[in-house]
Order: sequence, then structure tokens, then C-alpha cells
Amino acid sequence: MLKVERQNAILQEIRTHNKVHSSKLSQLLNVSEDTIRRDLRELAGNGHIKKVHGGAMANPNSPESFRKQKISQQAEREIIAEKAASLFQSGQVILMEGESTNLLLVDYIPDDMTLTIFTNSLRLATKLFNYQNIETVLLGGKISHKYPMTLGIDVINALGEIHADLFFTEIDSIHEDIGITDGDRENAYTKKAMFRSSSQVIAMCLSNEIGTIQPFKVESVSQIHMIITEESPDHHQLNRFSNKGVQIL
Amino acid sequence: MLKVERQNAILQEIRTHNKVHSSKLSQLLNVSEDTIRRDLRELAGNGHIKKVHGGAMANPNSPESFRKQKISQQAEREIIAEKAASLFQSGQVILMEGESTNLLLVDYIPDDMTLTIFTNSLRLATKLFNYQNIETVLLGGKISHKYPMTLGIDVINALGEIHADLFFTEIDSIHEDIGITDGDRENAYTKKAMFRSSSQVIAMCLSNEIGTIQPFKVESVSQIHMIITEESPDHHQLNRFSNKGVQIL
DNA sequence: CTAATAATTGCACTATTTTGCGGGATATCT
DNA sequence: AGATATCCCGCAAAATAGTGCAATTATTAG
Repeated sequence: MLKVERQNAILQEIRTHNKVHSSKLSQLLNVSEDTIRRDLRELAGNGHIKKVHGGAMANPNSPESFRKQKISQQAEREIIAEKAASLFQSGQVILMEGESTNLLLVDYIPDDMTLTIFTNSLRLATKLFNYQNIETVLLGGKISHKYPMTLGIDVINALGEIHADLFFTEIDSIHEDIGITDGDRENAYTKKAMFRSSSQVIAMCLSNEIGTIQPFKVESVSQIHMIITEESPDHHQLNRFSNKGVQIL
Repeated sequence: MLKVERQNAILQEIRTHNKVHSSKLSQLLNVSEDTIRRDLRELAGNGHIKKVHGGAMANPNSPESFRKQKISQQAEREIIAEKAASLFQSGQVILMEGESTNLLLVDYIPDDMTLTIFTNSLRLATKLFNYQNIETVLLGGKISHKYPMTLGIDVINALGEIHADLFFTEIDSIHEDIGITDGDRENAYTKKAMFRSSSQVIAMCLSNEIGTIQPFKVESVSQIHMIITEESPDHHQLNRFSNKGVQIL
């Protein structure tokens, strides 16, 4: 990897996360922390970023102002994304659904990790296009008018042809008795089909969504293998799920 | 191998990957790294590329940058797009391939026109997401590492399930005897499959691409129903195609 | 056609850049 | 203050770049 390439990657990282840790970058880009620090010093010298203890932040006075990506509760989602990324292993086949946390998640994938990622999200697929070691497969189908993703019967058919090791789903509502629910009927159907196309299901959700219910049922809690929230695993709201045999991360 | 030939190969490499390593190029082109470095220095001197330690990268501020070259031909593409848009009729099923002219083309679609558009282009699909009266269907499959689009066997399978009224294809090379050719093997296969999934095929190409040939055959001229260029239909270069029964717009 | 001239290329050698590491300084947190 | 993490400095190894030169090839002049 060229030095400029690496520095561009750092800038890109700051653009999406607003901040970077030297240690994380070191892992992500497979170079020593010293090299990262030297890069940060250089970039800061050009006025691109602001160097801080432990890493760097977006420079508010930068000539090229970074357009901030509007992801709600980004800080919490970052925590979830980082936990989720620890589950990846080279060679795995991953199924991903959702465009908030998953979009952050891919930044935590090390450069040298080889993965196959199936998704129905246009944004995710577009982002993954730049990752040379990741084979991205887009599940074809009709594009929803609500979200930039494919939904419906075509996607469900396509899912019948594949089987993933891990399925990362972003869920908006989960209830210990009712299970996972969704506000969109087609989305619920599609998610349900995704459950059947993976060995393991990892549900990512914000803690304030625990206990909520929406009109359309996706699956019951027993079908989930792991829940990831921004809280620590021993958070009191999570007991009722761990009691049902669901792993908490 | 001629020097210019080699330098063109380097430019091509940068065009597709946005970067090159001197060491890789040396292996690829079977010359010493010194020669590569000299080439890079020369190309950088002309402002074509930006030389960096370890290789070179695409020059964003280049006078004749590749991206800008696309843009510089945007005027011609606009003319083609406007002509092409006149073919649309409400209720039609359209198949679209390509991300330059087609991206401009959708802007010429009237707001009240109802269409179904099949495409394998991520950019096009993302743009069409905002058009409420257009039902967009993305042909699923593996995402190319060269272009943000799905290619290959999955797309070809998906094409087997559909049939469109019109197929708008952007072609890079057309020759009266050899037919339509493409520089990418998978792309050529996929285009070929698209020909079979539409009643009418409309080929859009810039006039300076007429008569050129690339390694991989897509289809012969007889399979095209219409050619659209930025020139007027009675342009001398187009006679040889109209003589073969192809409509010119 | 031949000889002179110019351009191109690879090689040996040296210079520069980049990188990781150890050691000590500095900052952060409790 | 003590523990830990982070940072900075200098060094050495490795990678990459520049330079001069000789051999080869292409081009041009006569």
C-alpha cells in the first residue's frame, strides 16, 4: 500500500467517523503506530486534520470541510460496530442488512481480511466497491422507494440460493416475548428470509430500542444467536435475552 | 513493446485502479523498475499523473484528467441523452447498461412518465431511487472491482428471467464488420446477455468511437436496432451502418 | 546501403525515503 | 503519585529513487 493511499484512507476514516485512534488505524492499515503518528503529523501539518492525544479529529477550519454524514446516534453505533467487527474471520461469508451501523462496521474490517459480503443495500455495496479484498454480491430486486435497498420477492428468491456464516441485521425493535418487529412489511419479509440464509444471526440494536414493538413480525428471539448493543453485556435490560440463551456482546 | 504503448498501458492501469506500484508495473510489463520510473517521471512531467514514492496516482488536477475527459465529452453525451429520451413511452420496460450517458439520460425523463427500469449499475440505481414514478430493479450479482456495477453469471441468470422493450447500452467501440467490442471480458459477456433480453437494442456511442475495436466481442451490428451519436443522422461515418439496416437517430 | 547520431534500456552504485523498534519523555486517568 | 498509554527521537534495515555509463536499438544523413 502506497503512503498516499494510506493517508487518503485516514482522511476518509476521519470524514466518516469524525475522529480516529492511532491504535485502531494501526490495526486497520497493518502498519506500526509510529507510522500512523507520522502520517497524522504530516496531515496535520498540511492543515487537513487536527492532531490530538491518541489520534486525530476533523479540522473544523480545514480548507476542505468534511461533509458530516448524518447517522443518528452515531457515537452509540460506533461502539456497536466495533464490537461486531471483532466477530469477523478471514474467509467468511457475511450477510448484511441495514445502512447505518453496517456502514460504520465496514471501516473496522482490516485491509488484509478476505470476505464475501452479501447485501441488499445500495449504499453498503457502493462503499464496499472500493475494498479490493472483499467480494461484494448485491442481492438483486426491486428497489424500495423508502430506502435505497432492494426488497421483496426477488431478494427472497436470491437468498434461497445462498448461505452465509454470519448475518448482521440492524433492528429497530426487539421485545423479549414478541421478538423482532419492523415498521415496513416488505422489509420484515425480507429480513425474515435472511434469517434462513445464515448459520448465525447477530442482531445489532441501540439500547433504547429494546422492549419496543412495531407492526410487522420478523422473527422470535429464539432465532437470534447474539445481540450487540452499545451497552456493556451485563446491562440490566439484556438479562431477559441472555436468560433465553442469546449471547450478548 | 513500444515506449508509447507501455506508457498507455500505465495510464490505462491508473485509469482503472487509480494507482500503480512501480514494482508491479515492472513485473507486468517486463521491464526494469528504472524504465518504469522514467516513464512515470515523463508522464508526471506532462501533468498526466501524480508521481508518489512507490508508484503513481491519478492526478485530480490534470488538465486532461480522465475524469475531466469524461466531463469534457459531457456536452456530446447530453445531446445523445436527449435524443435517447425521446424514445421513452409511459408503461415501457427499459434495460439500461452504462453509467455515463445513461446517468444523464434519466434527467430527461418527464416527471409523469411511468417506467420500469432494469439495470446493473449501482450509480444509476441510486439515482433512480429518488424517482417516484419509476420502478427500478437492480440485477443482482457480484460487484466488479473495476466499475460500480454487477457483472457475471448472476446477472446473466437474472437477465434470463426478464424481457424489456428497449435496451440502452453505452458502447465504447463499434466497427461495421467486427461489431460491438469491449475492453473487459465479463462486461462483454454481460452485455451480450442483455441483447437477448430486449426487443429493441439502442446503442449510444460517441462519434470518435466509431470504427474502433477492442479485444472482446459483444455482438455484431445486425443485432442493433438503432445507433445514437452526438452527430446528425446523415453524418458520413454513419452511412455504413444505415446501409446495414440500422436506424440512426 | 552505411555510418553517424539519437533514443532507449538495464545495470551498478549512491542517495533518499519510509518504516519499525527501543528508550526515554510526556500526557492521561484514577 | 503511580500506572498506563501515548508521543517523540534517533537509529538501522528495507524499499525506492536518482545518476552515470555501456550496450542495444532506432533514426537520420549522406
